[in-house]
Amino acid sequence: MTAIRGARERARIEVTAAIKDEARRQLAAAGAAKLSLRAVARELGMVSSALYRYFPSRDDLLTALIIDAYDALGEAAEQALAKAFHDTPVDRWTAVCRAVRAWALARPHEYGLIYGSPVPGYSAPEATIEPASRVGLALIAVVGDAHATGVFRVPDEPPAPEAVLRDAGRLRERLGVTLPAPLLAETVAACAQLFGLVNFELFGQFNRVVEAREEFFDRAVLRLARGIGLDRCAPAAAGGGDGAGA
Amino acid sequence: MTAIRGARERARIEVTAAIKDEARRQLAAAGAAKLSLRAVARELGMVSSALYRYFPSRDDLLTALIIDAYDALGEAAEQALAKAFHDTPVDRWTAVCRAVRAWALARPHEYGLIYGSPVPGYSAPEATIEPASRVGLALIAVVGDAHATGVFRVPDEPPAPEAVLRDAGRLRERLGVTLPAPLLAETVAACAQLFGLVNFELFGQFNRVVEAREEFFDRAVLRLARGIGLDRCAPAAAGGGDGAGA
DNA sequence: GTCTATAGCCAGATAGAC
DNA sequence: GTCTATCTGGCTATAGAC
Repeated sequence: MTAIRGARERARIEVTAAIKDEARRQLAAAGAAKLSLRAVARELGMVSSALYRYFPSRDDLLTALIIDAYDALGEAAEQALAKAFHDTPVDRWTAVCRAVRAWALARPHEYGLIYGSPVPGYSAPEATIEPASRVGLALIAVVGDAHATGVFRVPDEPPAPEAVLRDAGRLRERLGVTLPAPLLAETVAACAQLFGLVNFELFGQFNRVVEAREEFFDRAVLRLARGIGLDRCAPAAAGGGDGAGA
Repeated sequence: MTAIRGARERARIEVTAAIKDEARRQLAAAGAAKLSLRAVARELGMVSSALYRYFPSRDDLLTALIIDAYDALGEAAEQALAKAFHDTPVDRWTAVCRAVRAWALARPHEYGLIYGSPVPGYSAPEATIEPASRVGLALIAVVGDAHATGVFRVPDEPPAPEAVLRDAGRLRERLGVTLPAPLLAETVAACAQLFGLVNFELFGQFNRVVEAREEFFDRAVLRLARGIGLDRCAPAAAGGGDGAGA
């Protein structure tokens, strides 16, 4: 009984994966708005109605693809972070940013699905929120680890507006991080800016303008890190910072 | 004869405008990928084939909408710049950025059309390049004017990679600006980052994270300006800088 | 320039046999 | 779970009358 159920579930998982794979292929060809259950079924040698056993509607298939994309990108970011564990904060920051860009270049259509214009008529369910935050959390971890080694940021020029600090404070509690609110707010902004760089490259705004894409990106990302203050900091892994004192 | 031709041309212009208006309305409802000549015609009380006298194909209509969007956004940016003519460089920078954000918030679907994921199966013709650069040129003008008042940027920390400088040099010549290449490269990066901020807000990435959108944006944009060095500079309009000397 | 008509496609979703 | 069949709608684009 359990063996049969196991076999059935395995088959179900395999077919589900095949459907998503084919759907991803079509995403590249036609775009999210035109993703069609029928076309997917056709290509898989199935009949359209059979797909409804796996995904109750087109939008559910879309949701699955979106979650998968967020998870894949998030995992790429986290792996890059793990690999750079013993590096300096700036290098860890750069590693995560590069991983994001590399993933986006490798899977431009899935990237567009999550960071491009929203699919019209589709509204993302709650389930997408958590996977969507993984990249941001990786970046916050870099800054948080760096901060934990000691205060690395001097004054704060004009302080952030109170409303911004309130938002950052709320986020801080929800995430359970120790990063001070002003620094968290800056990290969030840097995150948006990072994706702006990737978007411009991927969506063609750099055509005829920036050809040395990688060098341009690396430099911009380095400046982002410096803007946050990551350069004024010792390597994060050691624990006690030797570059700054509290 | 010329009167008739004039009347005909007027009518043609009016109908063309009506088609584009309705198409923009549908853009909001269904998205660019599903923009349909038939639906536009239906709503206008025309028959679909009649539209082909105005736009030879669906893609041509799309091109017209894209160019209009770039032009409208560019004009908003340029007007903001003109209005802030006598302000400090940082204030002019902020004015342009705010104009971009305001336009995007007012016309999110047209914004998505030009700065969101590319429409699948559609490739932008050459004619879109020039209108697409207007916002960037406005930002470059701010930095250029500021720079013209005197050197406002101290060293350059690690210098930009040579490949980046080559790109910037080419761009500099093409645009005919006097801005030094390293500064131009930084301005281009800041431009991409600006649109990253707008995208995140518009495409929902700030949901549940940033509520004080305006304050957050203003602050991020101010930091962008400072990153370029615009804060170390006198008002631009006067000509002779009093805040820095070459 | 607008109309009718038509060709040749496509889609999402459901019913009911097996 | 998969199939056939079907409903109901959509689309781009063209031909040819008026």
